Amino acid sequence: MAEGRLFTGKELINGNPILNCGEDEHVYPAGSSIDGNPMVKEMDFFAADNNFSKEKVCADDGVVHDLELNTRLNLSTNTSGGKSNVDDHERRTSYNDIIGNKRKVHELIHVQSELKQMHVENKRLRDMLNQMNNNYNGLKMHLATLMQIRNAKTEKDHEMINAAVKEKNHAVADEPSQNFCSSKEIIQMGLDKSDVGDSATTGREKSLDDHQAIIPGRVANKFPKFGTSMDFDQHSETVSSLIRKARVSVRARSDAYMISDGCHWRKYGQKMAKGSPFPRAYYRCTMGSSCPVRKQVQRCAEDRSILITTYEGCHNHPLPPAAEAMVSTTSAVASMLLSGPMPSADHALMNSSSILSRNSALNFATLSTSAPFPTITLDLTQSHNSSDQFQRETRGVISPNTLFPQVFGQSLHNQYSNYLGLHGSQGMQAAPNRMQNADAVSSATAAITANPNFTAALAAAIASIIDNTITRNSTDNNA
DNA sequence: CGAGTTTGACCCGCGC
DNA sequence: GCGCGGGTCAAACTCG
Ligand SMILES: [Zn+2]
Repeated sequence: MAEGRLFTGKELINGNPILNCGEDEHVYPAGSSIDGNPMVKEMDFFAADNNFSKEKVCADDGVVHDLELNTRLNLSTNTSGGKSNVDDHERRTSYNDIIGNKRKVHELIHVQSELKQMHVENKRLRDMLNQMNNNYNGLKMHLATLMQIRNAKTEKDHEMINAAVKEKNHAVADEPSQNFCSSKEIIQMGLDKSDVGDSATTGREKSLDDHQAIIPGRVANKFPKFGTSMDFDQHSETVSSLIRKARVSVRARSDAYMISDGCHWRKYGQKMAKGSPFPRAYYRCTMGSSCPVRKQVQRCAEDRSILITTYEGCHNHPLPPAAEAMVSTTSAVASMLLSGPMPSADHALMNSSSILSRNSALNFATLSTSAPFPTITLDLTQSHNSSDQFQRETRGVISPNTLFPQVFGQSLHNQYSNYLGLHGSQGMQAAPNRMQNADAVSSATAAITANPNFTAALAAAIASIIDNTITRNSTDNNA
């Protein structure tokens, strides 16, 4: 239901979802809804009119004639009574008024019927436009991906970025365990939360992940082994036991109460998060029979224009075209974010966030694995605010000098199929040189994610990939 | 009547 | 152990 409300006429016309789409219920009559049968409603309307015309008027073609007939009968009756010409004139005038009123009623009926037909047509066009919009987004994504692939695979750049990755990993390894929280996260903490001790000030992804990443005590409770010298296998066991589901959180500016991501969601709960005046809504994916994907939607406490959407789990069903096409890019982002530090068993998940934060170009995505819910946070609000600088930077990175890598190459297809097929045999491959692609991937993704509707699908896809990846790594390590 | 939403109750983990 | 808060459940309700 909520999803259906997103695709309202206003939304499609403006190109962006609009808050309180329920207004359409007032704008459009219930009969114009595509869910119901608009023709039935229209038929009922005419049926009522026919009843009306049976008593006073006649059906469509004979309205005027029947009225004239009745008029004559009345006149004859009245004239037999010896009325004056004045009265007769008044009667004629009143009859003319009646005729005029009947004509007006009839015209009104026609106008209303036409209006309803227009509503039906409007609804149909809206659906078409929606479909076209989805297709457009998908094609745009695909085109971007193909262009990146063309520009990719330069051995020189691979080596260069490879070295950069090693350097970053080395630097991360030298960091104290309690500094795993990325600078980006720290910045976000400072910007988004005025009260560090208070949870859920800016959304659940921060209250659970960032807060726990910042606060050592909570981290120690959640992951007591990560900061120690425990082996990676033991870490993985701990992770597998603690991790319930990976999450992707998207911060995007939107006035809509929920971002359309092509999936169908059913709301199963809503709570007032502590420290936030805005409620947090819980949704469950209803596209699949038993799809485990859930998402939380909450508005940022500091900036109500920012909508925070957190996805969790992987879909067990094919996605609509709008979401499918976006998986290409999301796969790349997820691959880069997730699989980078995994092969190095020394520091496990924790260091990934630091690695990501060190990439200057990757300024919109952060990975927080310090909680039971490894979470990628995509902050897309900056791209909308400083579009000029961002676009400039984006164009620069995506230029032919930049690479778009194997992430969009070989891994892409693996993860794409894995995402679509879900729990497929091809998990996320531990490509050794993923961080090299950080700039290009992030820039391309950021450019594409300028579309608010994309962000949700992006997050859903990444969440799905994260889940698969972590599960696979855990099982592999346990084996 | 089925699907979705609302909302209070309940469960569970965590901190004190 | 107790209280708090996040997350989920499920009955009641709404809507098409
Ligand atoms: Zn699903």
